[in-house]
Amino acid sequence: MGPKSAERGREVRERLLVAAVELIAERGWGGVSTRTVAERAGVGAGLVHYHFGSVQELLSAAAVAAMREVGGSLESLLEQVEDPADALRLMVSSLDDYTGDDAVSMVFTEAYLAATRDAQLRDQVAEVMAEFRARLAGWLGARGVAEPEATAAVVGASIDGLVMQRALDPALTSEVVLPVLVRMVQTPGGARWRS
Amino acid sequence: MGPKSAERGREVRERLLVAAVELIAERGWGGVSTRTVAERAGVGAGLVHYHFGSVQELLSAAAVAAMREVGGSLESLLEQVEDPADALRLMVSSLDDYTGDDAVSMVFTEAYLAATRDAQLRDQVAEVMAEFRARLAGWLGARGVAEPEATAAVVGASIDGLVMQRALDPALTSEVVLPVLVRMVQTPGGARWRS
Amino acid sequence: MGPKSAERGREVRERLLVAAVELIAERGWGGVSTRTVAERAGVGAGLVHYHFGSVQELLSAAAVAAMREVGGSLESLLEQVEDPADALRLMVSSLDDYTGDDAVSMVFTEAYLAATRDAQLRDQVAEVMAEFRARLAGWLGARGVAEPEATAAVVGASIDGLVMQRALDPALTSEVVLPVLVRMVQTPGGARWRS
Amino acid sequence: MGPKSAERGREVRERLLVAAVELIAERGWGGVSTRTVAERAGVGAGLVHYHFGSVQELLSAAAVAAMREVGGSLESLLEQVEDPADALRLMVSSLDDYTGDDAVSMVFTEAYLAATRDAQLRDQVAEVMAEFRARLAGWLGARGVAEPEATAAVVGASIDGLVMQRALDPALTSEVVLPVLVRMVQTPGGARWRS
DNA sequence: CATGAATGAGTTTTCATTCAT
DNA sequence: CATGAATGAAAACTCATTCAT
Repeated sequence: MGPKSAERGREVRERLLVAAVELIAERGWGGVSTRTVAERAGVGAGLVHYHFGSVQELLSAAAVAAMREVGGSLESLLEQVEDPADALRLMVSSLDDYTGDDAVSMVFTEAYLAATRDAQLRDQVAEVMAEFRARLAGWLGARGVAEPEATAAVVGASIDGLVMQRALDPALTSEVVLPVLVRMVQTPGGARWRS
Repeated sequence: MGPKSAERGREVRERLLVAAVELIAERGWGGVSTRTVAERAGVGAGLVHYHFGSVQELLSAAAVAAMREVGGSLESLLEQVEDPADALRLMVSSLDDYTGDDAVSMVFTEAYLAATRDAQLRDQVAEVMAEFRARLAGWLGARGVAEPEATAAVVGASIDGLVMQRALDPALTSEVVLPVLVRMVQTPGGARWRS
Repeated sequence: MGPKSAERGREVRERLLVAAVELIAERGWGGVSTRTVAERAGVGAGLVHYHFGSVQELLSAAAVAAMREVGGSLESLLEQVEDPADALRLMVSSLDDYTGDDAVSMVFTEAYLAATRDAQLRDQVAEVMAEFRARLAGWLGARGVAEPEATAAVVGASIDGLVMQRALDPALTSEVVLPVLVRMVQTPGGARWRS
Repeated sequence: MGPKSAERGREVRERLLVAAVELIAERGWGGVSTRTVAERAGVGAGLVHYHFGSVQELLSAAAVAAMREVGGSLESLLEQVEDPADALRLMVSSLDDYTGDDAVSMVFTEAYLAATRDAQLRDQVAEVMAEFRARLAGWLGARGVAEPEATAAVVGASIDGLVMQRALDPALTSEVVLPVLVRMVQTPGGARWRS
């Protein structure tokens, strides 16, 4: 086969992954069917299984890819700020952006639940989370935050929880939430690293 | 038929609600079918629709009832302690208990996601959450915690996020997590309410 | 539910079993699909799985029932004759009858092959065969045939083989085949039971 | 491209035929798919149709080739013995060998059934069988066996039937079966040709 | 109140076959 | 000759829901 063929295959895979992320956010993990995702991607329904073996594998691949992307964006985000409070501000900003288009936020929660029932997905999700935590913990530790590992874990979980609840409660804006979150990255004795 | 029938009906309803909560936790919201839940409850499949109109309504009713129960247990919990740190300790203790049997924890996350796509459920879940927050905020405010409303919201979201991630990461014990969470209920200048 | 309901269910099951036997013979084990068998039985396609769980289970149940019926007819057959040669004659008479309608003959071969790949079916088929052999062996032994167990086994296998090959070769009539088969039930020293 | 290409094509054909025989035995005629057989043969899926036109034609070609090979081996087998009983012994020896690897035995039964629903295959299978019978009949006739044509037919069918049933009943060894089969090649009055 | 048979649309998945490269 | 992407039909199976009893 020629390179054109392979190229087409690659593009179809990509389109399916994008469609999958969109639909996981819109309808939930269990609401994405072969037909739905193929239609959204504009490809034949048979291709889902040709390229990914099963709908579950497509969803897993799509979710993990989306999560990795977010994890990657964290790195550049942390390079742009110095103050932990500013970092938190950037991280929770997704709360205000959320209008239903911010597919990726919802995908995190969906993936957590799906991972609960899929060992392979669990491993991949756990890896992405561990990477995220390690990076954040390093950054926090370098800035004098106490117990950086645990802090990174709780900050991550808190943001996930807030994203999840924000979908149900529009009042949960970053403005409201930030002051409380910031307390987690302040040393007990006061804002020492600020001076 | 007289009271016997009515009594039997009430019991069937109860059995279906219990079975629904168990199955939501085990298989996820979308994994609970009429047959499954009827079998688990030990009743005929037709009764699901007789008593609840639809599977979705059964799941919603079951989830909201479970959430209310947790909310209620919070009240008695707050009456038993005085120190906010102790309150958090009791609240996150569910993390360590979680072994897969703790159906209720998972039901929260499942209900949040389901509520995203079901207006009626959203209202009910929002109500339970608002009640929970108000109660916790009042308690925190009375103990000198700054911004009690926002604090209560973030504490609730954080615990939900931690419960969710704990299912994927056994290392996320309450012991690890508590010291960080406690920072949220301490005033910036120090543990003033302690003195 | 009332008795009418149960009655209807029983009849649907029966119709599906009959349709399955017909179609196994016509199209082969692997050629019977949910739709095909439901249409032939004149019932909704969903009922196949409602009543039998899977197409395979329907086919297995149908085949085993058909085989048992043949086994049962053997008993009455053996009661009607005294001479082993006459018994063989009656048994191989199915060869000449076969025009494509004699579904049951073909079902035996199909079931043997299917049993090769289905442990549960294998057990059931083996049981039917064992019963058949035991009955025939007893009858043969009572009439002085040497090694009645082995003889019964080989006679059974030979008839199966002949039925199978007869579908491909019309010349393989009972008339041609009988004189050779009869040798198997004659004692080496001569036709002692004939005298 | 020159001979290289042609040579490669021949080898691919051969590999597909071998894979087909294996898979017919393992999964049954209807269980062999384009993908399956191409994968087993280690070639691209498109080649099945390039070389054989359809999966059915590949299976037919493979089965007939395998049957011819067995037929050919019979010839050399008959040259090695003089006593019909010894010939039978060698022929049924495949019963004891059968452990699931003896692909060819199963292929016979599968091919018989498939031939029932495929006119072209029926003709080819009938030809192989006729050739086999003629050869065996000649050999038997030369050794004084009565009705050699019919005897050859019944012996062949019996062995097929035994091979088939042996897959379900391990007790059906050649040792058990042989004494009965031998009766078919003995003249009624006794083992005259032995003396 | 309760049962469970029935329906029909929906699901995932498999597959033979075609075809551009 | 060979590849493997693509198609479209059909497969098995599930399910919420209805309804006669």
